[in-house]
Amino acid sequence: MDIRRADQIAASLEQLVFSGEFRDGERLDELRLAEQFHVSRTPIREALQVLVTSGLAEQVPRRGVFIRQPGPVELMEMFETMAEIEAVCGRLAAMRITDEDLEALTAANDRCLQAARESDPDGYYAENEMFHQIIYRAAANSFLEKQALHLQNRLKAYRRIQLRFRGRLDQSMSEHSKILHALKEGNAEKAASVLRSHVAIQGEKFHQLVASLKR
Amino acid sequence: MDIRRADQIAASLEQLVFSGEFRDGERLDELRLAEQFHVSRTPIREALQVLVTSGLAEQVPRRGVFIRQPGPVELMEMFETMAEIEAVCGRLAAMRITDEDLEALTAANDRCLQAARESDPDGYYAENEMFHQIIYRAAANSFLEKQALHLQNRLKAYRRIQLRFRGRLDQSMSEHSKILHALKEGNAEKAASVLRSHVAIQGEKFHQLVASLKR
DNA sequence: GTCAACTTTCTTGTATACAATATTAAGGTG
DNA sequence: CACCTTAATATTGTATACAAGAAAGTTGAC
Repeated sequence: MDIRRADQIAASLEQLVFSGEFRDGERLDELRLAEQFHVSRTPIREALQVLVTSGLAEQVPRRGVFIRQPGPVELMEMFETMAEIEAVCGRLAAMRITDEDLEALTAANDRCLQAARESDPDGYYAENEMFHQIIYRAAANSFLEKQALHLQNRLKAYRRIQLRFRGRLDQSMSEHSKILHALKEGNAEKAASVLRSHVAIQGEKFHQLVASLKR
Repeated sequence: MDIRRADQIAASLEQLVFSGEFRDGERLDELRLAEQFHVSRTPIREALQVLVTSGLAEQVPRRGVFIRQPGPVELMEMFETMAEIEAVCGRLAAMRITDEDLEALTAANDRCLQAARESDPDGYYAENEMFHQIIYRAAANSFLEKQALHLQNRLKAYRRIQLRFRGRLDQSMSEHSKILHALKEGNAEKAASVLRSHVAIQGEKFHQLVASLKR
């Protein structure tokens, strides 16, 4: 029940940025956006502030706000950070996970397996996301969980790409099994290291893809 | 050279929130702030958006924005997250730190020692901050570094308190030595675990203090 | 044709005006 | 006196108006 038009616009813009609708360095013209959303500049400007604050765009005084799509280096850094955060979540989850979450995790993993068997990348993608989110939750630190969710969302578009690699689905599934196993037996360090490499490998795959496209 | 009044106001408000000038749940009256800063409501509103986006305040549509000071639980979660992030920085830094940074770190540690000898908590506080920031930088991941700096800043006010504990300065110094040593010999896991407990203990000290104040 | 100074136009930043909703006060009813 | 209804007031959200700086276009000298 959002009455604030500005917030809706901010959410829309955020999605557009995530989906790569805007080029890097592109200026977000207030007037253009205003007529595009059928509002005045005021709510547009408030929405732009949100983008800038969350790091999706950059603001140059008296010049405007510009989209800041992460380059290859920053993306790799983000993937590495995600990997480390997931490792942390895994470490904490191994010590704190409840039976309910362990059950939910098993169920999510089964649905992943199902999607993988049906060679359904989209389905796998969705269920995989859930699998990881359960781990964030199981770390029992809502502040950390929020950070993890935020970064997961930020990397969404890039994570999706690497799933297309041949054999990646099966590999990912076998990693999931190891994660689940480590969490079940409460092996914190094992859970951390497996999760770390599980996510880090996504970054590497993505890197490979980017490199291959440059030729 | 910031021409935008709104940004300056946002920074000011942020500092006021960090320093605990506002009570939890307090409403930030736009009109009051406007005359306080001698501007119209427009830049105030943009500044408030920044606060809301960075999680320092909450916005209820048609009601206003309210300060959201973290409670004991959230603070503990933030300290734990900080501890884990520092551990990650330490782990990466152990593998990547340059000779220059190792030197800078040693120097910063010496200045900490100096301040500790002179029983100068404020000096120690400042140098200690620098010590940790060098580690963030040495992790060679600017995205992660930014996150670490942000959280460090957010916890500033709370970290300061626990330094008053008797004997904490000496204890902190001996922890620093261990950290430095682990980084020097490139022992990633050691660096991570020492840093983790070094920061985590701050959370615990803070917790003790809060608990003692409640009586 | 190139470059520089100037002028025009465009765009952002801030102030003010208006609209819509929430809060508070007042008044009436049982 | 409590409670509901309703009017007054205050506050947020959005639109518009104005000010100031940046970008673009023009003119003229060489």
